[in-house]
Amino acid sequence: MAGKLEQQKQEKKQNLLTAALELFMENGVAKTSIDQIAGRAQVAKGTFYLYFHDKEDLLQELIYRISCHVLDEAYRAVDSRRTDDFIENVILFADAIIEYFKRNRLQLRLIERNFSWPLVTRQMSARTDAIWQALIRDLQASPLARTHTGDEMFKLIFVIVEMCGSVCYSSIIEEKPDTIDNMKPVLYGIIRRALG
Amino acid sequence: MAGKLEQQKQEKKQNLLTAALELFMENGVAKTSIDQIAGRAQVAKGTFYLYFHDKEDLLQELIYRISCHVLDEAYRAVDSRRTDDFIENVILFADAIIEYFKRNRLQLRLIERNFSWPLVTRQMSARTDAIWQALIRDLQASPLARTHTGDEMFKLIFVIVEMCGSVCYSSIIEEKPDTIDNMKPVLYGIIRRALG
Amino acid sequence: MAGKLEQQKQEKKQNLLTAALELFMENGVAKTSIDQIAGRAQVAKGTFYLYFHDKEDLLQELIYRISCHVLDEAYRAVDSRRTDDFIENVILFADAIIEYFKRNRLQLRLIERNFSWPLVTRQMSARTDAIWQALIRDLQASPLARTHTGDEMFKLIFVIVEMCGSVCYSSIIEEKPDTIDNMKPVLYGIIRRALG
Amino acid sequence: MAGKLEQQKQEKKQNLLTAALELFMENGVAKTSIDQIAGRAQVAKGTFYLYFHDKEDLLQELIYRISCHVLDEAYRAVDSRRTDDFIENVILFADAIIEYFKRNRLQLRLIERNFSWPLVTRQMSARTDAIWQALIRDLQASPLARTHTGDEMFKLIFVIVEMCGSVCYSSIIEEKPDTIDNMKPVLYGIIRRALG
DNA sequence: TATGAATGAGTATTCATTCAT
DNA sequence: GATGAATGAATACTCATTCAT
Repeated sequence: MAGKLEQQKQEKKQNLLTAALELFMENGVAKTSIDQIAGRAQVAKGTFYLYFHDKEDLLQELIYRISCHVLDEAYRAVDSRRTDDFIENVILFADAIIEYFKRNRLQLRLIERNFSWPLVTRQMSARTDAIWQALIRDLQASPLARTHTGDEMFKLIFVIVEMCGSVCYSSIIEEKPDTIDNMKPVLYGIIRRALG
Repeated sequence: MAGKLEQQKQEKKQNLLTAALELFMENGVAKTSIDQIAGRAQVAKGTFYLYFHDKEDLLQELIYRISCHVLDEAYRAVDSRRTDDFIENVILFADAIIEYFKRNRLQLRLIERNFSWPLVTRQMSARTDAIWQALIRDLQASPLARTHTGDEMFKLIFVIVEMCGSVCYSSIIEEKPDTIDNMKPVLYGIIRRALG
Repeated sequence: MAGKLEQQKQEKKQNLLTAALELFMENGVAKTSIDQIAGRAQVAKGTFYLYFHDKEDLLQELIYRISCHVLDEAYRAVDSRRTDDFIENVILFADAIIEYFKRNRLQLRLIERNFSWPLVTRQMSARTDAIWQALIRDLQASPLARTHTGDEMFKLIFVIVEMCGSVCYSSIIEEKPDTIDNMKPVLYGIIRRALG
Repeated sequence: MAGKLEQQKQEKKQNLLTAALELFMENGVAKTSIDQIAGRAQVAKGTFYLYFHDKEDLLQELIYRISCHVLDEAYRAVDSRRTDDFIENVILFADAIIEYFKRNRLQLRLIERNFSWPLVTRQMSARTDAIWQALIRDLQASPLARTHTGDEMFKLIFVIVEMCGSVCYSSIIEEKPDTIDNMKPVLYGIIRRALG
């Protein structure tokens, strides 16, 4: 059967990604060698190059996958607790992302400032595309749509996401200027005023 | 004379910093070797280790110096055009920083998300300290002081600076989601509402 | 039908040879991988090993085929313009070879100093054998036969062919010490004196 | 003393060249790794790159040095047995080169067809330059000078050297079409006629 | 026969760091 | 202090060859 081989290949690629993620989080990207990644994935070194062009290529794929995963989880969190208040939904969304990174500090350290890119830079996969469509629908149904064009709304959301990501990084990774829990009120205050 | 020797040493250190800055901006930090830095600074490789522990050490010093320089320039820009409106002064400050990085894209690329740290992380030099004192005084004299504690104000400002830095990076370096000039209205809109 | 299968195999082998020749001439032997050869020949990498033992094996076959082709063409050129003067016929032969390599510099570069081998080293195929027989007949009918043994004549011709091949390489590939056209008078002068 | 360090460096370079020559002759260029060269020269691998850009760079230097050495030796051989007959002197020269390569087959295998280049391609060192000057003087004093221009004489000699080198390679390395001793009469016969 | 995924030994090259001068 | 030759561990990447399908 043709599908079986393809499945084995996907499995091997997944093994490499998983091994790399673990090692990147344990020792950092720079201090992880292809040797180690292949070793932990239980494949030969040459096999790595069958699936990725180089370490950077793998890292990009990893960041993309994590970002999609975070967005997916965040959007489902909003869906399950959705209110009638648009702004509160946005804050729920931001909070879900923040909570994810609180639970997964090492992933945040890995991603650094590269989160949020998948929304803009990459071809969207079926999965991200679905989330994105839903977000757009929500935005257009919101009170914001009465006073802002689509482009304006997009930029506004973009800046808010950047702000959250940036503060996440500082406060979760470095606890600067304070813990993320102590930064949340400030952050959500700004979001409320910005969208209100 | 002892002073002359000291002066020569400072000059050598400065040469190394300048050489490194040039090379980092030309080729990136990772692709710059200590060989190259020493070469361009016209000193022997061993001499490098007389002044810095390693490349990272030098990079931190560089980031610190650039950050101080940006803040200094921004604060002086505000001073020369200062209005009675606190919020507009904050925006003048942000704008001065943004304009600096517009003129010095490569420095922004080098600093990445590390800007703003000197305010918080480092021992303050006489110079930064003075700016910082002035900023605190301005903040305490502002209308904000009536509704916020010092700590709250600090966090608020911190988040705003992070937001500006982050958007600077995206829009100046990657033009995402738009040019920085097109992002300014969104950014300043958020600042006005956040502080208003 | 067995013949059809055999034909398909020969076609595949020919495809591999053609692909390899192109790649060898484009990038050089060392910088051509079996991957690339198989790729251009539109067969799987493993298939390569069904037809050749390794890259060197294929290269030898290629050199042999080219050499035969050159000799064949040169001999036919002499035949069509044959004179009564033996020495002039030899020069016609040399000239035909030189002109071939002028038109096919890249083949010359590939063959390097390996031309002329097929005359001596390899089992002769029906084709080369025929040419060789004709050459021998010509030699024995020549005035040279009166003063030289067969062995002496053979060595004489061998040295002349080596000389031509060597000068071809220098002058066509490197234009040293001059272009091949400017070297011809010297070369043919030596041949005339050597045989005269 | 400054000269001592320089001397040590030259010694190290010489060690690398010697080690490489040995290994190239034992196992061939392709099958010799930088590792091995450095190992046999008793230096660290990195040291290799202090003296040569890569293996090819070293090989060129080796070929150049060997060529100079052969020419030097051949010219001195002629000097010590010089006759009044120009042609016989040329043959003495050729014979000295041939005898050198008979004694040093492996060097011939290494140099392949690259011998004679130093005369034409490279900046001449003081040493080669001296030989070259002497050769030119001899040529101009020869009877050949009465019937040939300098350029013609140069090309004639060039072709003869190429011929000798090429036949050396075939007969010494591969004994084709016969041993070099059996080829000599043919070779010298051609030289006599070509110059006579 | 044909395939192409997998292998892993092999190699070139870089570069931070040391230390004798 | 200053030098720069020497080091050698570290690492990325290639590619001929095999073999299960």
